[in-house]
Amino acid sequence: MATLEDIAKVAHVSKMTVSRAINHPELVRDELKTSIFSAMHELNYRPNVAAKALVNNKTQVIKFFVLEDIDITEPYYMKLLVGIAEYLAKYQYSLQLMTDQHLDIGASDGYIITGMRDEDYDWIKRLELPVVLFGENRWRLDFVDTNNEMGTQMATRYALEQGYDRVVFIGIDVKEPFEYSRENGYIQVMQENQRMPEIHRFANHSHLAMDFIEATWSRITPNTCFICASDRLAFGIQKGILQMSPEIATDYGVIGFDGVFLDQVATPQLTTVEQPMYELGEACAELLLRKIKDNYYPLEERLLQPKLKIGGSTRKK
Amino acid sequence: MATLEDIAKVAHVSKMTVSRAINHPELVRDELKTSIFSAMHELNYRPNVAAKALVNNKTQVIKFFVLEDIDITEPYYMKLLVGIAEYLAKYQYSLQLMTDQHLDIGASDGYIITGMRDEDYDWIKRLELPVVLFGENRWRLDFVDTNNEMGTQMATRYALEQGYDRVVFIGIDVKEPFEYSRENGYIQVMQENQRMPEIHRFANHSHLAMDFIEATWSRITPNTCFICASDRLAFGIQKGILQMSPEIATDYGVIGFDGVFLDQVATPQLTTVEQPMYELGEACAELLLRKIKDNYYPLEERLLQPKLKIGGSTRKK
DNA sequence: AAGATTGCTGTTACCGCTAACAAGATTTAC
DNA sequence: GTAAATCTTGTTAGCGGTAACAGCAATCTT
Repeated sequence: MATLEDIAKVAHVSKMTVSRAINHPELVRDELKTSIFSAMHELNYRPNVAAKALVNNKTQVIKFFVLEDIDITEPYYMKLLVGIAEYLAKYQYSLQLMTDQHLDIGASDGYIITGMRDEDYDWIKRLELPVVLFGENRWRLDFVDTNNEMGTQMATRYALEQGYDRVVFIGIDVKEPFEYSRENGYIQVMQENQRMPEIHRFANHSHLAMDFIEATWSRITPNTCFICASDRLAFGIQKGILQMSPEIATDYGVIGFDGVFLDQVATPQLTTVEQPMYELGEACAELLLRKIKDNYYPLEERLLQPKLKIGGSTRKK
Repeated sequence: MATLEDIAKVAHVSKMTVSRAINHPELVRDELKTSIFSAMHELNYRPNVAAKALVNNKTQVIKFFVLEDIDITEPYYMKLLVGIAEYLAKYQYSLQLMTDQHLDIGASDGYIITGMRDEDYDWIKRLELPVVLFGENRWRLDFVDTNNEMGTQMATRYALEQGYDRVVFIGIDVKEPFEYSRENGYIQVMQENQRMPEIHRFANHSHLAMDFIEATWSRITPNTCFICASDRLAFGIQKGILQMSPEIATDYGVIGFDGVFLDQVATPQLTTVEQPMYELGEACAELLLRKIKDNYYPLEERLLQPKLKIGGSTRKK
């Protein structure tokens, strides 16, 4: 593998100049830079990450904590992870994935954390390295998330546009900021349109949503659309409705939230608010690397736009 | 952060002796080792991975290639990845996740590859670092996989034990070793029991399996059990049957393969051959690290035992 | 008892890179 | 025209480890 020294010889400069051409190009004459870069290309130079890490007292490693139960959230995080990992790789960072914070062996340059619960705040606030959370939070910690409010706004507006008389929100029964945001988005659009909001909440399990439909079927009038806070709930709602009436696509509507795997498994496929998981991953990584580099941390909250993905669980037109 | 030098001072030896106490303890007097280890404990010593990597001409990075379409396989690989990552972290290795082999920037000490297709053999054989595949293959490359044959044997035996008259195999229409193994397991048990094997194959999409049931329903006698080569197909078979007859649990049976997410989404939950994904991940990592350390590579093929997970898609007793 | 062997520890040099400083050349200031 | 400022490049040292070798005492050979 070519080293700085090798490049230096070919370009007839010292290795320090080569190093500078890479890290502080403004300090090197253009003429030299040209020959240095062509030498680098010729020798297929790849910086030695370990050497760089050693001299900078860094590790070039980022830890990604998944604090939620991985069995339940499996499909959700894979794309996020890919987004994170590919962005990091571009900047010669690699990843350690942790599902249990006590296993915290070895050093890193920063943390990306998802699935944080209230009791995690204690140890997270004590971390001495830059941290980025995936998911809104009430602790004034930097985070990246989907614009949850906008997501349910889009969903609710779409339901109204399709002419559903009654638009009901099926929420997740947790006291988390993301849930409040989703409910808010729904409520806002309902109020803008002088409609009465109607919200029901369940733990995030499809069978609870399904049971709800079956238990209250007599009171569920046709031409109702359910805006759900997750695809999991939407999946249950849809199953319940199909059990009671096969005419879902025309008489009823179901809109989910997430757009990760489950929406495609459903038949018909769910109309859903799709989170840009890959881009969210990239954004987490980008924000974290910036915090590491700048060593100065104004609070940053980044919200990415979701996309309404039309499936067969709502009527067309 | 404490360094070897710090330990050395406290233990009144040279840093070389400390290094030896860690890496070649047989060359150091017990007496010194005791004081060195207690100094290490006292100062909470953690080796500097970058320094070690630099001097050993290693990177302490492993690349994990997912060559299949991540959208489709999302839930499947998450647990595998966790298994890999946590094992690697224990030995101070970190991970780079690649979903596109052309993005191959930066060095590593070895590769774990999954979803390899025939056309990938070309570049994989040219890799100069140790490689472990996840998944059986015909190329004499080291691999780790579930014991696929045993999996369908278990499933087929269970179906016969439950008294199903007719046991049909629904395969994936690909010419891959894992599929042959799964079909073989089924065929073997059928022959042991003097039954005629019956195999149908489809691309791995649930709706194809569902369509098959609907199209051939008149020829599908009650008391039939379907052994499927994936949960995806099993999911489709189940949906098809439910559409035709609500009595699946007593008249029909469906057994899937994978046990990753989809089996739990189905209603009733699928009986399935569960792959030990976490352990498979650990095994991939363990095998690869061993190959890196030993620098000598006898072909190794490691098969882990699957587990039959009983759900509601087969009858009890 | 002298030389050879063994067992254990220390010294040196180096892995590839970069910050800090040194130093020469050129431009600017007055 | 000379001193100071600026621009550009090179030299040195060191990040935290480890291999290779040197050195010395204790033990073994014959």
